[in-house]
Amino acid sequence: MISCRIFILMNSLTEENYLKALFNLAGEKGEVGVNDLSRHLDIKMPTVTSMMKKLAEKKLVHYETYKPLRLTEKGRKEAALIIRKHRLTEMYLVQKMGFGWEDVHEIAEQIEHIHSPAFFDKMDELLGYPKADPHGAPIPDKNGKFAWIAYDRLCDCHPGDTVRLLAVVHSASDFLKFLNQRHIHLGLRIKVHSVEPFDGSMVVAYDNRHETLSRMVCERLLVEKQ
Amino acid sequence: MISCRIFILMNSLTEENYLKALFNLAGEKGEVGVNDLSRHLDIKMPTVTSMMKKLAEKKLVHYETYKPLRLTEKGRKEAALIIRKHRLTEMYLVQKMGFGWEDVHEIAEQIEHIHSPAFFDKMDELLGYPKADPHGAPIPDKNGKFAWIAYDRLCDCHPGDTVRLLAVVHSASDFLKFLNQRHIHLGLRIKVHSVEPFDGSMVVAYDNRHETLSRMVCERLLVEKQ
DNA sequence: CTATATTGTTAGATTATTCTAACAAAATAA
DNA sequence: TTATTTTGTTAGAATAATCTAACAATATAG
Repeated sequence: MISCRIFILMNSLTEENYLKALFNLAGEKGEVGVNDLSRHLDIKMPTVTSMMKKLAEKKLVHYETYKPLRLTEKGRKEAALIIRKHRLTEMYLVQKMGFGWEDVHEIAEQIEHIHSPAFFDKMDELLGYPKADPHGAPIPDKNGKFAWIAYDRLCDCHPGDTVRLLAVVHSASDFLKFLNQRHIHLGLRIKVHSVEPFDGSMVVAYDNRHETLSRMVCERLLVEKQ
Repeated sequence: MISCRIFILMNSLTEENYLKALFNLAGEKGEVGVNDLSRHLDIKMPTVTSMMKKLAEKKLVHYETYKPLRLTEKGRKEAALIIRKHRLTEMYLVQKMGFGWEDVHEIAEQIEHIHSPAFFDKMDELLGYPKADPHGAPIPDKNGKFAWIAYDRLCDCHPGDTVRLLAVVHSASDFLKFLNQRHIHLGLRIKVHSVEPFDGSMVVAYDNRHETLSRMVCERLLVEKQ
């Protein structure tokens, strides 16, 4: 049967979640510790270790005992394609179904595991081939390639700077609701008014109003200087 | 944690597939044999037996050894809600995403397992609360209630009858492509021209053309007499 | 540079879902 | 009504994904 061949190549939902976490946790060096992965997936370390051995068998992860974990090129690509499905879905939910950007993560977390190229191609087409998701995160292309953009963090800007908000980091629902309350959205033009030296909070101006934003918030706002 | 309570109540994807099959195979009496279920799910009988014991524990199925299987009221409702998600999804894929009615089953088969009331409520709203899926099958309401409609089969009509096509039975992709080729779609007004006595095939007229349809096809076309 | 803390591994058990082999009941046919 | 076929069950094993307990290596702090 044709379906057999397809399923032999397919990763389980569980494996997909490990790949995605591995990708998302990988920093500059592309390395992740077992403990780190364990905490983020809320799965105990021995379970993670045994899954790493399995993924290494499948040539998705470079695994050597007591060494940091690294995705192989194949693993990196598969992770990117799952992230592509996640981000396309988030964009679709916001643009075509009317969800708020704070409500789409949970749903996309499930839909990203749907196996149907036609379904995601259709979303992509209906959205006009978007380059970023509703939180400004880049959507990898069909080959799993990311268009990395070097954003500035708002906290690294100076009084007098005028910037445009292009993305938010770690789109937790609470944080996004906080931004909603202050009418802060992607594309917003913001002017830095002043910075408090002791706590790093900033007074910013936008839409003819002023707001004080904590350092924590400013670290999560990614901007482009005008 | 709140999530714990939710997950205790939740059925696994596997259980959901058993419930759905149990519902779909139940005839007049609402009874299904283990063998029947086994063949339709492509799962061996002993596995089915053990799952039936598990579903009986959860009060979803009435199970007694060597007796036919019957869904409980609770099981019937849960099955109906999965079918609701399946059919809403099919309708959404056709109406809002531009898929053909022959291409939506496989995708809906996966999306029906998504846990997100908001997602399906939104589909329902965007579709204007449809009563049937793209194949004419009724969409149960949020309480799992079906609005059963008594259709006639085209094969039970007589020469001279004029009917409207309201639903098709067992929407296999091949059958739907066959109908597409002949421009046969839901809502089509069809006039029965003649019936061949030996093989039950019919000559019918629609859209200023004539077509001969085999008995097998006519059995699968559900109509309303005009 | 040892002592301690952190991180990672191994071994063995558990649960969910599946299987095969062997057996038992029910239905059907002779 | 007995023999045969079909249907259904039990028992026992396999795989995937998870856990706890115990141990080992690495990293960190005195």
